[in-house]
Amino acid sequence: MPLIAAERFHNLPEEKKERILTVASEEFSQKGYAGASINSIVGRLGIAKGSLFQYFGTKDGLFRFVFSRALERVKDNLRNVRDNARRKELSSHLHDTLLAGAWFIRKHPLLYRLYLQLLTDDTIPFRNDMLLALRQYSLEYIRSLLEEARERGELADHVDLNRAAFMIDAVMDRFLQAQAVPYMDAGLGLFDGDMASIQGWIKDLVQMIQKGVEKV
Amino acid sequence: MPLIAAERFHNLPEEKKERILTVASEEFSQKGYAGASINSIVGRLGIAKGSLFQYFGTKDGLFRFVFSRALERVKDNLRNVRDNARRKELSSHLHDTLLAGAWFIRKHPLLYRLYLQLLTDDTIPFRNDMLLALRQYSLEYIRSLLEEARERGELADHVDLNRAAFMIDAVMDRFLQAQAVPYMDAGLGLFDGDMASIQGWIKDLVQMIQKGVEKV
Amino acid sequence: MPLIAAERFHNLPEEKKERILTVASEEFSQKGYAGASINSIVGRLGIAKGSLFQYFGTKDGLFRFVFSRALERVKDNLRNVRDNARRKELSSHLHDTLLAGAWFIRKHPLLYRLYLQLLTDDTIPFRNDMLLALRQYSLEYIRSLLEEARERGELADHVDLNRAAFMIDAVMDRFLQAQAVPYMDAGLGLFDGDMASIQGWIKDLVQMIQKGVEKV
Amino acid sequence: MPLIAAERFHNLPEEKKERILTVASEEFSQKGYAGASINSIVGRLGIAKGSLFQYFGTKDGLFRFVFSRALERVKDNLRNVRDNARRKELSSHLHDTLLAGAWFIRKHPLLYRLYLQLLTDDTIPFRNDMLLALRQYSLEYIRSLLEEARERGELADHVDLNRAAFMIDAVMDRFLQAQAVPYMDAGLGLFDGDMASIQGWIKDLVQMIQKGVEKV
DNA sequence: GATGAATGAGATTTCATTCAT
DNA sequence: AATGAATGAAATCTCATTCAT
Repeated sequence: MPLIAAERFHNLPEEKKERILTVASEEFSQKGYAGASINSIVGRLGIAKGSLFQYFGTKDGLFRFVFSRALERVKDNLRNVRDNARRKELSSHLHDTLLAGAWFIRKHPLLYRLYLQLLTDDTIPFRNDMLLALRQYSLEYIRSLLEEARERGELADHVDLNRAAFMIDAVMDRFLQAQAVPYMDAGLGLFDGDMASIQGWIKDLVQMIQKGVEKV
Repeated sequence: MPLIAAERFHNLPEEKKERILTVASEEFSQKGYAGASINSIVGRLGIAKGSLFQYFGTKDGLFRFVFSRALERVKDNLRNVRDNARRKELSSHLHDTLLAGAWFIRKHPLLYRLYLQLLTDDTIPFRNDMLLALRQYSLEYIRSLLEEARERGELADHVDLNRAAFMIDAVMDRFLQAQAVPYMDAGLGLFDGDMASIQGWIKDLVQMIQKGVEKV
Repeated sequence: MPLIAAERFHNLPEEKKERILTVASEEFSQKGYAGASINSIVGRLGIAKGSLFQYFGTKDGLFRFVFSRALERVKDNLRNVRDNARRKELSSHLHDTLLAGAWFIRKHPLLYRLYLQLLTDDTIPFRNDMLLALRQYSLEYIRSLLEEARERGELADHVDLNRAAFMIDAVMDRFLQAQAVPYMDAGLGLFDGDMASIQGWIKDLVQMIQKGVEKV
Repeated sequence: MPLIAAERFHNLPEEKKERILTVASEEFSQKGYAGASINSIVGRLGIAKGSLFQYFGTKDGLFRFVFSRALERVKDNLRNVRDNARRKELSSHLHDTLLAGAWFIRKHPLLYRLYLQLLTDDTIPFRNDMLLALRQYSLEYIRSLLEEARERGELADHVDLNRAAFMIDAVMDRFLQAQAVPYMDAGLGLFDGDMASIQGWIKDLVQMIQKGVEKV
C-alpha cells in the first residue's frame, strides 16, 4: 500500500502538513469514514475547502493518505523495538513490543482507532487492501519473534507457531484495545492506568504459549 | 438500555417487522451508522419513508432498536448454550460456547458487525451505554463459567479468574472476528471452513488458562 | 427515445408540472446544458432544491425529460399538419409545414434552441441518441411528403428524393433558425416579422426541387 | 471585434502559442463555453494556471481570442479560394468554395463547432458581436459571387440575389454540418466519404438558383 | 396507519481567479 | 515570466425529518 500521490501536499511547510494530518486523523477516527466531514476539517483548520481538495483530490485520497501514514508510524515503532532489543528472550521481546504498543496508543490513540474503523466499514475505499497489509505485518512480526525464540530453544517443538502467533496477536490486540476504547474491560478493573501491571500480563502470555499451544 | 418507542411498530404483522429489521441491520452493519441511509432502507423495503419515522422516530431510534434486538439474540443464544449444557467440564462449556458463537455469526454475520461498529464510532448515540452492556454481559458470562469450573476443581487457586476471563474473551472474540471479517487471519490458513478444528483451539485455550494464568 | 422515469414528477398537479418544465426549458435553452444551473432553476421556481432531485434524480434526468417532451410536441405539431392537410399538392404541404414550424418556434422558441444545443455539446448525455431520433424524424417526414407528391405526378422521375429532402430540410431549418437566432440573416432584411413572405419562399423552394435536383 | 489583450502571449515561441490555442479550441468546441474548464486546459497543456491568466486575463478573453483566430482562418481560406479562382463561372466558384469549406472542416473540425456553439449559448460573452461578424462575412461572400455571376450574365434578372445567397448559404452550411456533426444525414447515405459527389451537389444547387429563385 | 411531497441544511467537489514568490 | 498555493462561491446531489392528505 504505497503512499498515493498528494503531490501538491508535499510542498507545504512541515508544520502545516502536520497540523492538517492531525486534524484529519481526529476527524476520521472519531466519526468514522462516512461520518467524517470535510467541512468540519477545514473549519477546524481555518483553511479553504478548495485547498484540501487540491492537496488530496478526494475524501478517499485524504483518508488513504492519513491511514498510510499511520501505518508507517506503526511500522517505525515496531522496527525501533526490534533494533533496540535484539538477542533478548521471548518474554522480553513481547514485553517491549506490548510496552511500545501501549505507549504508541497512548500517544496516538486516534491512529489505533483508524484501524478499528477499517474492520467493519465496507464503504471505505480500498478497505481490504489496507486491512490485509496491516494484519500481515502484525502477524508476521510476531511470528518472526517466535521463530527466533525457537532457535534459542525457548519454545518446544510441540508449539505450533502460527497458532501461537494468532493467540498472542489476539490477546495483545485486545489489551491494546482496552487502552483506546473505553469500557473494553467492562469495569472489571483489569488495567491500572500506569502500565505497571504489564509485566504480569506478559509473563502469563509467554507461559501460556510455552506450555499450552500444541501442534495440530 | 431499555427499548424506547416503537409503539406503532409492534402492531405490525410479524413478517413485516422481521423484514424491516433485517434490512436495517444489513444497512447499518455494512455502512456504519453515519454511512447508513434511511433512503436506502426504505428503498429496499419498498415502504414509505414516513412510515419508518412513525415506527422509530429518528435514525437513532431505529439504530438503538436494531442493536438492542441483536443483543437480545446473543443473550438468547448463550442462555441456550448454558441450559443445554449444565454440569459439563470447562473445556466442554467453552467448546459449546465457541461453537454457538461461530454458528451465530455464520447465521447473523451482520449483528456481529454491528458490535464492531460500536467500538469506534463516537457519533453513534448512546454508544457507551450499548458497549458497556455488551462487554459486561460477555465477560460476566465467561467468568461465571470459570467460577463453576473452580467449584468443580478444574482450576487451581493460582489462576486469576478476571485475567483468565479477559484472555478467553480476547482469543474467542478474535477467533469469531476471523469468521466475520475477511483477511483477519491474513492468509495464514489458521481456520478451515468447516469448523472441524474448533476442538483443537479449545483444548489449547483451556490448557493455557489452567497452566499459564497466575494470580497477581 | 422513450420518456425516462420521473415517476415522482407525474403525480404533481398539472399546473405545477407545466411551470417547472417551462422554467427548466428556459434555463437549458438559454445557457446550454453545462451552463444551466439547478440552483437558478429552483430559485426562479421558488421550490426546494431537493424537490427537483426527487422528481428527476439528476441534472441529466431533467434535461432528458425536458428534451423528450419537446420532441413529442414537435411530432404532435407535424402530425397535426398532416392530418389537417391530406390530398393537397406539395407546395401546399410544405407551406403548411413551414408555417406550422414557424408558428411553433415563435410559440416555443426555447425548444428549438434545445435542439441547436444538441448539435455541438459533446458533454450532453445521450446526445447522439437524441439527435439521431430527431434528424430521422425530420428527414423521413419530408421524404414522405415528396413520395406522395411523386405519386400525384408532381415530381418528375429525374428528381432524387433523398437529395431533395435534404435540401428542403436544410433551407427550411435555416429559415426557422432565423426566427429563433438573432442575426441569422445578418441584417439582410430577408424576413419581415409577420410571416407574410412565407408564400414566396415556399414557391421558390418547390420550383427549385421540381426543376433543379437531378438523380445521381 | 478587435483582438484585445494577450500582450504577454504574443512573446511566446510560435510552437507554444500554437499548442495552447489548439488545446483551448478542443476544449471549447467539445464542451461548450460553460462546460469548458481552465483546469482541464492547463492540465492537458502541462503549464501553470497562472500563466494562462496572464496571457488572456479571463476565460472570456481566452475564448474570444480563440474564436477570433478561428474566424481569421476561415477568412484566409475563402480569400485563398477567390484569389485562385477569379473569372470562373458561378458553379465553378461555388464548387471551389464548398470544396474549400469541406476541406477546412475536415482539417479544423473544432473551429467549425465553435461557430455552432455560438448559435445557442446566451452566456457566451460578446456572442452577438461574434455571430454577426461571421454571418455577415459568409452571406456577403456568397452575395459577391452572385453579383459577379450576374455581371457575366449567368443569372437572369428575375433571380433575387439576397434570397439566392440565403439558400445557397443554408444548403452549403448544412452540407458542411454533415461533415462535422455525426448523424446529420440520419443514415440516409447522402454523402460518401471521399468528397467525390460534391460535383453533383453543386450542379443541383446552381440549377436551382438559376431556375427557381424569383424576385419578390 | 400509511403515504410520499416538501424541505433546506449539509455533503463532496470543481471552478475561475488572484497574487506572493 | 512563470509558477502553483490559496481562495470561496457555486456546482450537483443526498440527507434525515416533517406533515398534510
